[in-house]
Parts: sequence; C-alpha cells; structure tokens
Amino acid sequence: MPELPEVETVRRGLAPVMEGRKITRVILRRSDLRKPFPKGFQKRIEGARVKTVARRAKYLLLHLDTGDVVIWHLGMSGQVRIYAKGEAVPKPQKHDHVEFHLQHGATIRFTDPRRFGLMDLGFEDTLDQHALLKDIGPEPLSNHFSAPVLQARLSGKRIAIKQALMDARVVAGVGNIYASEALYRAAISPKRSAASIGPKRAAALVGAIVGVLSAAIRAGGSTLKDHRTTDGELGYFQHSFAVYGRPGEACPDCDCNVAKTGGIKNIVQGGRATFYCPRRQR
DNA sequence: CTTTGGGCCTGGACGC
DNA sequence: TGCGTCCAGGCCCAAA
Repeated sequence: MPELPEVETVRRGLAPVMEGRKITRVILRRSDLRKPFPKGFQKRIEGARVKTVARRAKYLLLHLDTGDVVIWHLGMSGQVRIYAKGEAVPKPQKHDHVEFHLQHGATIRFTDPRRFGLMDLGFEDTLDQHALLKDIGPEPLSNHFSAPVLQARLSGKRIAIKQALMDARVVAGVGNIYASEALYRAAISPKRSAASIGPKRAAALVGAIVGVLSAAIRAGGSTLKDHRTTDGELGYFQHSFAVYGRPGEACPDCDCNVAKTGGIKNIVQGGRATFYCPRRQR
C-alpha cells in the first residue's frame, strides 16, 4: 500500500491494541518476504512487551521492552488486520505470512501478496544508525521539516523535482501519489529541476506536502487496490485526488476548455507515472 | 559523488 | 474462455 498516510493509518490502528501488551507468539508462514526474516526473529520477540508503535518514513517501528525494535515495512501490497479477542480469525490464505498473537487475546495478521514488505530487528539505542533508516531525510510532519531544510536538500540536484520528492533522503514518506498531489497543490511543474526550487517555491511545497499528507491521514489513507485500515475499512482520500489517476480530466482549479487542452496530463518520469496540470503548474 | 535502470513478486485490467 | 502484455502504492543495488 503505502505511502506515509497509509502507514500512519495502520500505526494508529495498531498502537492501542499492541502498546503495553506482551507478544505471546509469532507465526511465520514462510522464511522470507522481500528478504529473509533475521535469525532468531521469533525468539527475540516472543515474551517481550510492546512499549510503543512508532513510525519513521514508511516503516512501522515496534519498540519492545527488551530494547529490540521490530522494523516493519508494508511494501507495495502489505495489509495489516487486527482481530480482537474472541473475534474469529479466518483460516490463513495464501498471502497471509505473519501473525503476532498478543497477551489478552488479540491477533495481528500481515498479508502481502507481492512480498515487497519486510521485517527486521534493530536496537532502540542505535536505531538511527540502522542500515534501513540511517539515510532517511526529515519527517514531513515534524518540526524538522521547513522550507530552508527542503531547499537545502534539493540544491545541486539535477533530477526533476517530482523524482527528488520520491527520494527518501530528501523527505521521508512521500511516494508516487502524494508527490504528484503535493506538486499540484504547490502549482509547481513535476518536470522543473529540483535545484531550481527557491525559497518561495520551497515554502509552497512544504505547505503542500504537509497539507496533503495531513488530509490523507484524516481520511484514513487512500485505497487504490488494497489499502485498508486495521479494521478492514477502506481509506477514502483517493476521492480527493486532484490529479493522480485522472488523466484528461479538468483539474479542480482549472477553468480551461478541457476538450481543447486535454486536461490533466499523464507522463512518465523515472519509470513512474506522474499526473499534472501543465497550465496550473509551472 | 549522482543518476539510471533492472530486479524483486503477484494479480488485475486490458486487448486479441 | 484463454493467453499475452502491461501496469501497480517501494526500495535496493549494480552500473554508468
């Protein structure tokens, strides 16, 4: 699934169920996802208590009272489902790979058809140095993210701004959908070079990124193929997309003649689809 | 150093 | 109905 709002939606579902509870049992139905589970994975987790469920970029972080941290990525197609105590847990299907059984009876199930997700272990006191996390840029919804910070991270980059926004070293958690949406909100062309973003555009972009991510979180994320909340509910922010997946349509702020202009354009950048309005975005 | 392209997987949509 | 092709929210790594 998953860009930042979808992962945050899952985090918010997991936190009240997992925090303060012991993990009584871990079931792995295969030995790897995108990469193998680390050695001793189950053993290091079982019996530990979850202190907090946090998030960094698109990674969920289960902080355990042993000092270990479960680093959990949902990949492209990962879904998390919570079954409350007493609720029937359906028989495992083909792509149900992991289960966490919790003290007091809840079950957390991870389903990931494409297996681009992963689970790893890190240590709380050196978590920032972990290979998966050490190069990740500022969290967009934290106070470490600002126009000067963004502009500095874009300076000297020869790539297009759209591709720069999807580089986790520039800003954490922005993927293909929200990169297009944020650029639309900021009225910046996705083709513009990253280095040409000055103070004014950087400020607009920061506002746009924060705005679109916050709105998406409030809506429970976006559901294209398979994102669900941990209750199995659909997120509905996809209905608020201005440009993503709407080629040929009029953008929300356009008063132009779509029959003439062709409306929202769909181009490919770095092998990924980009949607934008050439008249509104410069 | 930065940037590009291929690869990892499965499933669904589409054209014939 | 079946088959082939293309595409999909992410990320790593080798190569240029």
